[in-house]
Amino acid sequence: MGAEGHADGTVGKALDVLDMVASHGRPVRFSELLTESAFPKATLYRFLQTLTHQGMLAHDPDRGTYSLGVRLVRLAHAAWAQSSLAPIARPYVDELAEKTGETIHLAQMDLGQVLYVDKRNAARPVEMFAQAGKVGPAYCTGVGKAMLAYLPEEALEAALARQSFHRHTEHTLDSPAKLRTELKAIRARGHAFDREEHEPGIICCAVPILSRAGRAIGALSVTSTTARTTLAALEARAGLIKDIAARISAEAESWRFPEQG
Amino acid sequence: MGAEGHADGTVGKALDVLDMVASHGRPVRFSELLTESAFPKATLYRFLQTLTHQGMLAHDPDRGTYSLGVRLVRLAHAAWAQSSLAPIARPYVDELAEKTGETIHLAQMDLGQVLYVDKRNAARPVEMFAQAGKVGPAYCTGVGKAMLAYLPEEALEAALARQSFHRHTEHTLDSPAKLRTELKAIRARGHAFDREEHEPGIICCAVPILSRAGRAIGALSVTSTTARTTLAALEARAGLIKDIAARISAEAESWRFPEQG
DNA sequence: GACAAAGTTTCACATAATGGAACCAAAAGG
DNA sequence: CCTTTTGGTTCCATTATGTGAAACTTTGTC
Repeated sequence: MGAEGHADGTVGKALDVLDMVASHGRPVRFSELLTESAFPKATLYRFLQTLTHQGMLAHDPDRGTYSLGVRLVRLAHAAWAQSSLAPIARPYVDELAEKTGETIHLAQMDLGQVLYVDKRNAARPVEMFAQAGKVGPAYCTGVGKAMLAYLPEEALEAALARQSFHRHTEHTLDSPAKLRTELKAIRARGHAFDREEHEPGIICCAVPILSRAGRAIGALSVTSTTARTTLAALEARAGLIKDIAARISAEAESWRFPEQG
Repeated sequence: MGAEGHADGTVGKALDVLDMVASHGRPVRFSELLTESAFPKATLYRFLQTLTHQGMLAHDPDRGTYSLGVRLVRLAHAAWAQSSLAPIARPYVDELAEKTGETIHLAQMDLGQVLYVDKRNAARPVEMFAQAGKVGPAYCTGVGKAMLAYLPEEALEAALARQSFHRHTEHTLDSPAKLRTELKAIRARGHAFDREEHEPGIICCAVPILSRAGRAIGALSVTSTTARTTLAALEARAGLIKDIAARISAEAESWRFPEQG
């Protein structure tokens, strides 16, 4: 029975339908949606009509399928532009990618989760958005820990409460206590590691992007594999990453708060 | 009043609120939204609450501002990957840009408006996303007319009703009648022109990207200025543009519907 | 031509949205 | 320190809106 949870209000239900379509990753038939949703026929039908009429979904009358609509694409651009760090940081991220030749992640914190807002892949030189936009856990990723380390106590508390502490690998820090110890170490040295805590073989070195007030407004990381490099070699890059992060920070500060003394 | 139009249903209204927040491009205060929306205080407030609770918006309690939320970013990401021509068309657009050396636009139709999903600028070689995402009128742009020309009658009707027919320049087609005549000519020759109809000095040649069923799923255009070239010279490129458009179409078709006979 | 499956419309009913007004908190101003 | 204003949140009677079983219309199948 509805593993989901709280779907209160008409708007909430409509958004659930949207999510359902999105989760398929391809055009879906009405009947497919009907079988997997708890909504009665007519209700589901009306939601699909409304969402289509609103441009959030697109209906292909020939094939009788629904897919995500252009209005969402437009919102995608707005969201991208508004997640402020990405457009500002772009040239700096490019620079870091070029200098290291490794995979770069730019992330922001949202409700205890990590939101990747930009990415440069080592293999495929310029790919984007298709990669960005993903969300991930904070407690077991480099960027996540880097940002958690600079959260004010109250916000940290809230964020920790939202972590699953699922043990992805044998190195995963699987309790708030262990994580807090690690966060202290991160603050001491100014950068965070991912020691195969999320995926085996994947390591990274991450640095927070701090506002003037000392809050983490994002994080930047260089990722690689144990097959190709070592944690020590990645740490050698920490200075460079911090430098780039500082420049992004300065740029962001002047952009977001042009008027100040 | 309310220049907008038909905002039917609760869901539609909520989405309008979403759009409103998105359109600001920065975190917005409740009161700002209140002044520019027609909704009464309590109603607007409830929508904001709902959308925030649903993760479509994020509320910053310190500053008391609303911005786009993670769920939206996730949906937007999916929409970009699934429903936008941009990722599929990218290599072909690159090719066209290189071969022509002119500004290229890739657009899709969004409720009677043109949504630019990718762009290559003649001057600055690789700029993107920041530029893309803009919306423009359909009745006075090359890509817009190219797509309108291949809309089924019913959809065309709806789209025409949404055009302002504002006379941007002396060449603007400023009535549905004139536009319909033009659309017929476009269908006859397979490509559309922008004869300085939107901005003086700006001309373009645009081609629709058609699905197998003959529907316009997007449009592709080469833009230049009267200072640098002529309409005739642009038309000489029509064959090339059509070729590229056909290849994008084929790619899109096979991508969206992998299983078919 | 009969049968089934998928999709669309209807309509009596109840839930859920509505918005004016009251309320609260925190600045501004005297 | 007390008043006023501005910005934000909660109440609650009213009614518009959403609801979903069932009937109906395609469209496809044997």
